[in-house]
Amino acid sequence: MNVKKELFSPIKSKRTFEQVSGKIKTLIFDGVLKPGDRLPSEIELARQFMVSRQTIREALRILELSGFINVQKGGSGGPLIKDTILNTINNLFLDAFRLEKITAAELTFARIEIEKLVLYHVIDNAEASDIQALQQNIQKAKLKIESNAISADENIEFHNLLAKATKNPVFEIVVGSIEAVVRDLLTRLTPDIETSGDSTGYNEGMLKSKNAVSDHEAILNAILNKNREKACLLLEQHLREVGERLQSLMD
Amino acid sequence: MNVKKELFSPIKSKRTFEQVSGKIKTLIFDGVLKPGDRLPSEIELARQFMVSRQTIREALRILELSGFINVQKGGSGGPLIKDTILNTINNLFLDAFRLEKITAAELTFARIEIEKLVLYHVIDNAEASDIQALQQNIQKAKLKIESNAISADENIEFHNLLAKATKNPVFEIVVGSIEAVVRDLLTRLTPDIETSGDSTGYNEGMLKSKNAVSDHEAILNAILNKNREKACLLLEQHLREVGERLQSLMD
DNA sequence: TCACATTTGTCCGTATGTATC
DNA sequence: AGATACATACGGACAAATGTG
Repeated sequence: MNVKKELFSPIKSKRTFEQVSGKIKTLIFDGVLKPGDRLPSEIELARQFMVSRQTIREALRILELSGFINVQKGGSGGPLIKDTILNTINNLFLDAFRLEKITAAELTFARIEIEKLVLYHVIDNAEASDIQALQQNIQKAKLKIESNAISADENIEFHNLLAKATKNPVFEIVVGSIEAVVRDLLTRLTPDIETSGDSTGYNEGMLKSKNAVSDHEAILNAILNKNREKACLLLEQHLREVGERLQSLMD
Repeated sequence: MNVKKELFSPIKSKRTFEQVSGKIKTLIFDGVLKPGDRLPSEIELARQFMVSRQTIREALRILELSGFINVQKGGSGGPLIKDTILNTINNLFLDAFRLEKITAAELTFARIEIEKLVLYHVIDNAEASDIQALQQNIQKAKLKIESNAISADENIEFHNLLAKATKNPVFEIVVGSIEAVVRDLLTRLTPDIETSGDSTGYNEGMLKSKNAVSDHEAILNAILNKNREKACLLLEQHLREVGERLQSLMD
């Protein structure tokens, strides 16, 4: 154990690329760099930071994975500040769920409990715009189903919109992460049946998708009637069915 | 809108470093690479994957930030497979909380609701080992306080242990993320008073720390008595106080 | 439509600091 | 203390992609 390291602060604390990514991150936090802004090219960044291009690239990888920037190739391309980093969190959640070997049952159980909690606060805090967004979501899903398509994205989005209607961003993040896992499991496990444009009748996914939409509609109605108990019951029933589907798919 | 891109899968899917990091990630998911295993050096990886070192380095940056590996310098160093990626998630959560400008009140509110939920399932599902871990946590915190130190880490850990006692890893992840934000806020906002070894009496942090420990003890007792209502009430009161402290520190 | 400039993606070679044996 | 192994960082170069005129 080195005394110098213990008592005195590290002279060269972080690796260069970490300093670079940290600096840029700070600029974003402080609002100096805003979503939509474009960073200078790698070469220009290297010149300004007085480091090599390799170092800049490693810093950009960090920012990219953290969800702060997108990188576009070609003329007038370059690193672009993104508007949200939530999607990135969801991706990491996915990794964690796979690594921690979480079962469908555990996921469903927690999902039910947390979304019931969310539902409570939706009834209290939802604004007109939230209700409208939920209604639009259901309409969009219905349209998809009428045109013989699966409304998987819309069905997931419904739950995210619910969380948003709590008016508490923490719930948004938590639910968003869980929904991302559900979406991932569904898309990975559902066999894609090549029936686009083909009307050879319903398949399993279509039927489930349709049921989900009507479930959502019933839940929304219960919310509008401020009927907590009914809304909770419907939600639990709905999520339980989805959970059973997940379970069966994972066999 | 390019038809080729819409209908058919991408021919050249990903950048090389993404393919490399993806490949290694898969090996970890599949259990071929286990925690504690050491990856070959950058040069060796470059040779085996038949790519350049820069490409390998960018892949390693991704794996490092995703929490899959640690990188050690020096002889017989190299990339080391880590045992958990949860800490990384927490770091990204931190970014999100800062970026989304979440208030102390919103954080506290959600924390109370979610931890109350957790508490419910702790009473149902906690095993003897969980109870023991909670008791040890409290003892450790008491010892720290007796020796005039702040038990900040232990106090945060108490809540993580509660989540663990639900026996549902989803709750663990969710609570762990929230606690990481709380810890970050507390450590960043609390002025470090240089009184190590100095017994010039209590300061604000010490007092709060001590109160927290006795709160935790009371909560644990209520859990042992299977007294749901009391446990919930105590927890809510405790978290509300912490929340007020956060609020006052953020001014 | 087509050539051009810009920018990322990738490779190679080299030098340096640092931790381990 | 010296040798070794490794990550870190630099510079130059070319290919590929993409927007622009």
